[in-house]
Amino acid sequence: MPTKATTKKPARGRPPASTGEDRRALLLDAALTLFAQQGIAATSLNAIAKQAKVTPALVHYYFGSREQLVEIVLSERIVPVVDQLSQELTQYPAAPLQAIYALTQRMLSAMQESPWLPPLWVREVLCEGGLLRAYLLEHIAPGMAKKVRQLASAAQQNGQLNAELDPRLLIVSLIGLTLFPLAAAPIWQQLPGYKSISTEQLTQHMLALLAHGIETNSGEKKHGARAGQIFK
Amino acid sequence: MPTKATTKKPARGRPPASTGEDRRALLLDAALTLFAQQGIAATSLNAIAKQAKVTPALVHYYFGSREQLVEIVLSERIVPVVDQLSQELTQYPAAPLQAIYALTQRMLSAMQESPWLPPLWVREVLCEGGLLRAYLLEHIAPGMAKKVRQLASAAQQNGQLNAELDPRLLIVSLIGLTLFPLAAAPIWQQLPGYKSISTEQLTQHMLALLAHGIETNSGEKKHGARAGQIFK
DNA sequence: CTTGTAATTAAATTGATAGTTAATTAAATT
DNA sequence: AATTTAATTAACTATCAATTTAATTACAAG
Repeated sequence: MPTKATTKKPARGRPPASTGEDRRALLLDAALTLFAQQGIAATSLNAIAKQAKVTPALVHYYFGSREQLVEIVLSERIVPVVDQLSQELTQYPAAPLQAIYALTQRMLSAMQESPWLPPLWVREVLCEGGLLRAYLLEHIAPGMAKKVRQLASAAQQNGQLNAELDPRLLIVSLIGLTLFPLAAAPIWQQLPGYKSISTEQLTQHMLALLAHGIETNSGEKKHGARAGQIFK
Repeated sequence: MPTKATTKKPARGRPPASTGEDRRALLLDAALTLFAQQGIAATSLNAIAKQAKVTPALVHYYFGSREQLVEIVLSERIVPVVDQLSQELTQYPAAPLQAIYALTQRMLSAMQESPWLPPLWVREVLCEGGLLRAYLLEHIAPGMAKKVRQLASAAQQNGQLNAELDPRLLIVSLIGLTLFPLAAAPIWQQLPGYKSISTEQLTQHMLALLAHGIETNSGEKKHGARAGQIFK
């Protein structure tokens, strides 16, 4: 009787050749998902195995060690996406203002394609001790910052860009208006009435804010509130 | 001879009465510092003890258990600050636009007074699994979101506020322009030329962006770039 | 049909670390 | 001098993670 239990236990040895996907890729998927969810350091082989519905031994069998697994996820999955994104983001010359809008839009849409990126970025770049901070600071950030700063300075001299802005801080603002809202989406989506907000709406809102700020763009500045030292 | 070694080993029992500060408070300080640095979950009693230059046993002696220590740091240190801040942030009625500027400024200055807040917020609210997300989502966020949303809606009907903005998303933008840049400061300060940026400069930049956006506020919209669907 | 190889699990091993407890010692208080 | 209080060192225990080994099964090549 107990010889042919077709339903229960997942069979001990090599499984019948059917597994559609590449097993290795599946494991990397599982790892990446958990890395984004819990952070790299806090994700054990056991957890990855469980996520992939596999034993820890198998994960080890495939990658040799946890360390190597991490390296492979980084080099095969994360770095390519980040690199490509940063490359796209720095190749919009054109007119400065358009370049800034394009960068913002591209940023938002890229995150939609790789939903794991915002949380991972928060954990591994924004958080102290994150494993990607050094990489970003060495390979990505300086170029982007410089590019945006130059665009901004140029536009300010043209008189096209709000002269009160600090060209250096513009890149920080841009990330605060794109990457950050997406990383925070799981939070604000839980607020009453926020569930229905689409990425298009988000994009429109952020672009509108970026372009003209919150104040109504009336030519004459009458009694309109002036941003500045209001409270001591 | 071995009876009175005045130099070496750190003496077994109670040390000479010299400890200036309240020992308990010192331990809480150490804990809070590490919580902000590494996250609550990743901070062991051992680490806290080491940070406070004390043995793990002592920490346990004071607080009974790790769990209780965490609770006490939360209730005695973190929650009061967060609560007070949120209270201050929701009590600016006045004119809508001014209220928004005031809120922004207050936010930035409050973070300066409690530098541990931005990193802690990132770890424990923004990151999935953070221990403060639930608290925030229950006690702080709904009120603030509602308040800002109402301000925004009112101002839009007055014609004072940029009509293209989504009143719901304004609070998200505000946090992205205040809390986020401060949390990211350790990163961008490492970029060449960024070290010297003061919080005043940061505040001015963000307020300027918030008020009028990046485009020069020329009454007539001539060839100026229009924010919108530029790239497919 | 046999044999070897690849993929997989179960179980054992090892190592670290964490939280906690116990015993001990010195100062402070009475 | 006796007792209480504060602090330390050291040891205990549990957990858990990474790895290793052995056993099991499927498939492929000869």
